[in-house]
Amino acid sequence: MFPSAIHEAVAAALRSAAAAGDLPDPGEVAFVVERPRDRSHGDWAANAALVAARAARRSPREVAEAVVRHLPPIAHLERVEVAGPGFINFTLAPSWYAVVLARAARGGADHARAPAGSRERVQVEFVSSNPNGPLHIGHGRGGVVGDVLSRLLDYAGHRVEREYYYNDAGAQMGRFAASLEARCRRALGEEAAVPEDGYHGAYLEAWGRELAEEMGGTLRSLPAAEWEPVVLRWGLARAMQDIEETLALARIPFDAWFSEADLHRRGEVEEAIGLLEANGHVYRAEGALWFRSTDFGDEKDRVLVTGDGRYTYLAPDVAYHLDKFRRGFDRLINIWGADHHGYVPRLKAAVAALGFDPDRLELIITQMVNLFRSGEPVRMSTRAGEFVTFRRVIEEVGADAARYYLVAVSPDTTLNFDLEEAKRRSMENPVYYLQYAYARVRSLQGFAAAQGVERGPLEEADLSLLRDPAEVEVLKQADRLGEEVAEAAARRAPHRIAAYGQDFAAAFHKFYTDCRVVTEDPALSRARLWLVAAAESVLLAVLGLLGISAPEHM
RNA sequence: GCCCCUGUAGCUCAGUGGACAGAGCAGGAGCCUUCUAAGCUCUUGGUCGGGGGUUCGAAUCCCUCCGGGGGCGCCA
Repeated sequence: MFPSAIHEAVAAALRSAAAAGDLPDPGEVAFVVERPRDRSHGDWAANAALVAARAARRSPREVAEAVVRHLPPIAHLERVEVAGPGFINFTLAPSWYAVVLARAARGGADHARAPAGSRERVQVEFVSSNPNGPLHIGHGRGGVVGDVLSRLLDYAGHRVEREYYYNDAGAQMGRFAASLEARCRRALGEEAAVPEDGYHGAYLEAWGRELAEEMGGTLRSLPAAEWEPVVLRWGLARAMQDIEETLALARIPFDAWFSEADLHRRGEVEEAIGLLEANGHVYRAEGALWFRSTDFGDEKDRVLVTGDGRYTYLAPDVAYHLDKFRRGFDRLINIWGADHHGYVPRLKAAVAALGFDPDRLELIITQMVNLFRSGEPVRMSTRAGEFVTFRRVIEEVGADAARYYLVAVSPDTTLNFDLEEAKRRSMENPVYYLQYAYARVRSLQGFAAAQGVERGPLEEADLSLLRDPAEVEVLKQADRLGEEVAEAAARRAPHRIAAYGQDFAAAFHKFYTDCRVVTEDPALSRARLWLVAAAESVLLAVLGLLGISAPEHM
């Protein structure tokens, strides 16, 4: 509400200053109203005068002063001043913070939520690991980023659907089955070598033993050639079970699970290629069928169907994205690991070739995760299949800390994740700092109740007693929640909400230290309990958006 | 060689066009007979990788060079 009210008033002031001849008409001025970095510059600042100065042929400060002279009244505004090179700074009155408190305290965790479905219909596709092994920490990062982003988009008023796409068809699955079969045969006492191009992870040995135990009898009665479908089906189910359990442990839910094999069964891959062909974007060369992706900015054309008649991975992906667009989403967001970034131009090209606006497909690339233990790198080799699984990380450090560390930094930044640091129950751990703020809220409320102190109806509370700087700061920070969510969602930057959580928690801890809530003064105690209720709402909202638990006690 | 990410305080990272560049940790000095000290206060510390440019204004945009990571298959 506030920045837009100020923006409107400043724009009006520019017009009336021009109309009154107080200032040459600068025409339309594209200026912004934002929170100044420096607190002493007030709560909001408009750069209108700096932007308009050239067109108005006056110095920025002269323009700013003219604007202030013609500024219409704005509710809850205490002070307006011209400062620095020509900023117009606005300071809010305490009455505004009473509004903020009431809204937060009454509205609970959803008090800053945008109206449901007021924005776009968005699909977020993430994790989408192939069902041939456990999730690793990189998948975990994509999972948490996708999950928190989904929660943010939802809170910001979008209709969000979360989808997991799994490649349960194709050559990779064949290699997986062959590797698993070899492990199983060995477990059954046979001689069998894991294929050179197969999977060599330690987990496969365990799965091979499991398979031998569960299905050994059945398998032994089958001719060697008939093992594969049985092994494949079992392996797929085993992998998916592991993936689903891990995601559940990490509190990452999905609305839809989409199978590549289903695409093939429904003939959608053929259909998609037919559509590209009909649009004239396909040609045959060197025995293969090519997509002329260079027409859409890709650096080289890409094969859709190989010389021996098999689909490349691109073909089903084209079909999959056609399917997505046909489901009517306004926007598709895919979250991929850094190792897939080179694939972006060809998929965008395919979307364009199918006749859709490629800007409706957004790719978020999460950079790598490096694992450390007390500063020492944890050696991992994906090739040898020796990696710390996401599940083990969650089991070791807990879902709360794992989630926080994985989402707290920008997706663009390589993430250094230290297991020992994440586990530490100390000041080095921002997870506990945030959760501790909530535990203090609950503790305060419990103590007040035990003392027989009640906050009473909000209408009867004297909020003007909340004059301590620490009290005002809590409400100022509370006021930011809606903006921060909107910004984090719009910029696809989930780490911002973690940073906001730290800011809010800091304001609350300071309040806790400076202001005693349960006091000899009943009116002051009631007002402060209402402030605590507002803080409770904000903390529940932030913890909920991060998918981190809200502990009653620490 | 080409493409993507990145280079900000000793460390881990925010900040991507605004006013003297921020936080946490680490280092130094304080605050618990009082609602949880997993907290609070003060303090030390930075040529925002280097150099050009655009702009009233650049950590932020453009060019270039240097360092780190990742990707460049008819593999996914």
